[in-house]
Amino acid sequence: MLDSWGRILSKPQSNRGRKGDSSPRPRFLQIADEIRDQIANGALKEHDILPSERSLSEEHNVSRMTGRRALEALETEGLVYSADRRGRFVSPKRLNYNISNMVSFVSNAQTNNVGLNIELVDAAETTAGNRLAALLELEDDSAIIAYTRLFHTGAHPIFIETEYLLTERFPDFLEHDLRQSTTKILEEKYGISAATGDIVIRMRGVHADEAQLLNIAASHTVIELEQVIRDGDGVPFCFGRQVWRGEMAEFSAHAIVTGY
Amino acid sequence: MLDSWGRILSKPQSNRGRKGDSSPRPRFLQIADEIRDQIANGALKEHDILPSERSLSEEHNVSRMTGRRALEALETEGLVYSADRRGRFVSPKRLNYNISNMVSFVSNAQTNNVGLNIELVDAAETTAGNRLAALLELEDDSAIIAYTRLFHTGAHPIFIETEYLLTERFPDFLEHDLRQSTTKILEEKYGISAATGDIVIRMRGVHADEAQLLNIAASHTVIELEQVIRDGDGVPFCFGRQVWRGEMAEFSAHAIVTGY
DNA sequence: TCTCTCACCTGGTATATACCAATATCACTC
DNA sequence: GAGTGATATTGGTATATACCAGGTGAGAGA
Repeated sequence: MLDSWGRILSKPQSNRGRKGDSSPRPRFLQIADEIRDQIANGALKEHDILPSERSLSEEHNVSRMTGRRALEALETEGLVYSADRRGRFVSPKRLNYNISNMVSFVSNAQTNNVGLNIELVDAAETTAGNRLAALLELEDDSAIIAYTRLFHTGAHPIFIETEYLLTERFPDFLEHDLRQSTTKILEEKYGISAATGDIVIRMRGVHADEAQLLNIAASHTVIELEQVIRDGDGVPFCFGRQVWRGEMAEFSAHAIVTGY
Repeated sequence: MLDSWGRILSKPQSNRGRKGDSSPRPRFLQIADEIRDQIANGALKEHDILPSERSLSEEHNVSRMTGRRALEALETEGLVYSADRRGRFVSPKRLNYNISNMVSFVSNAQTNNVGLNIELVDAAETTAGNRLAALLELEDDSAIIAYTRLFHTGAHPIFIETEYLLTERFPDFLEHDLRQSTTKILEEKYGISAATGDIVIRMRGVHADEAQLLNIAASHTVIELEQVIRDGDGVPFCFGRQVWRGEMAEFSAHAIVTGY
């Protein structure tokens, strides 16, 4: 079941555990179910604060650790986020990233009134390692521009993007304001636009530095989207990696069967 | 610090209450790191058994709960899977699902020697609910064929697929052996093949029934892939939902920019 | 009115313990 | 040799406790 914002809420709540035998649903999952319902029926709204671990455990007459497990379950599901030592809150609705048309996500999101802000985290000139050189079809140690940006709505981080460009092809790229669509910069300043892209999406554990930027626990998972972007001649000119808070990501694509 | 153009002048400090980096890495993460290294350098291979919670805690002189947290961290990352009360094991490599060409994943995987097996979990005739009717552009309560299959390699579940077909268009569909590519059945028996598809990918918490089939804990996350498949006239004839063990999923796509 | 302090809240980490249920092993019996 | 049953081991759940460090907000003092 989806709520009116497209969040996924429903979880079947049979009071039975594995394999249909008589083991009851664990206490911590029952409590998590209860809270999930409150989010589903609107009693708890986006960014509303949840009961604390201690108060939750008193309400339900369980130990703090059991209440904690309930909240942690909701957190790994992505329905709830934790703000270090302030409390836990209801997660906002997802964004949607259309990977088919490859129109700049930034300009898309901004026109859709999502209110997506960009913060430049890092920018530097380096050289291409093995993998990057292979992806961009370059010699090893080619000069590369790399920059990392954090996309967020207000105080809520959504994803990190790191992009790699060939220095030779985009001189003085870092002089531009990177808190905007780089697609736009590439088009307007360098006359280059994307024609095709090869995209990979996977789920993986978050790295420590990413966890810090995304404000999530070090043991959580993220969704990684990597893409090689090519110009009209099929020459790759950009490699990008997005690391999303899992619960915030939703990718859509329109596929056309060509091989028949 | 940024200048007015958003360029980096110095490494930004953590604003907005991000998790600080002054505190030492927690013990349970250190232990998890150690095991992660052993998997990375090949000391632990696919489906190898990991140390038990108790032996791990003795080795490292920590309590069982701390050893447990280390193993759970690896589990939520997907690096490790747990077989109820038998132990924890190293997860196998991912599969790759190419969503662009929409060539049947089944025949693909089988020709690639992945050894993917199909188990029919459920098959029935029902009627379309609100959402399904909207997706397939049908009247509510249209007669629908629904079947659910579990895809696995040996004893290792990979994903669940549920597909919905309009009964009227595919009479006697359930008479066929569904432990094969349904794309093939649709083509060979009914002369219908996919021309376009609309695909959505997201991460979400697993439902209890799915958790049982996929053999994962009820508080884990999965990757959901939903697709509406259309024929050459643009008429939708199939809705499918795949629910993947997160660590097993990898989706790739080739995108072509059309709108310029 | 403004600023600073401090008490109290929060989640994060960690230990120790207990019991349960599913599984694996192996000796034993028929 | 095939089944049986005790036993050890495993993960799953749950409680109780403790301390830490960051965040919050009320109240004291300027």
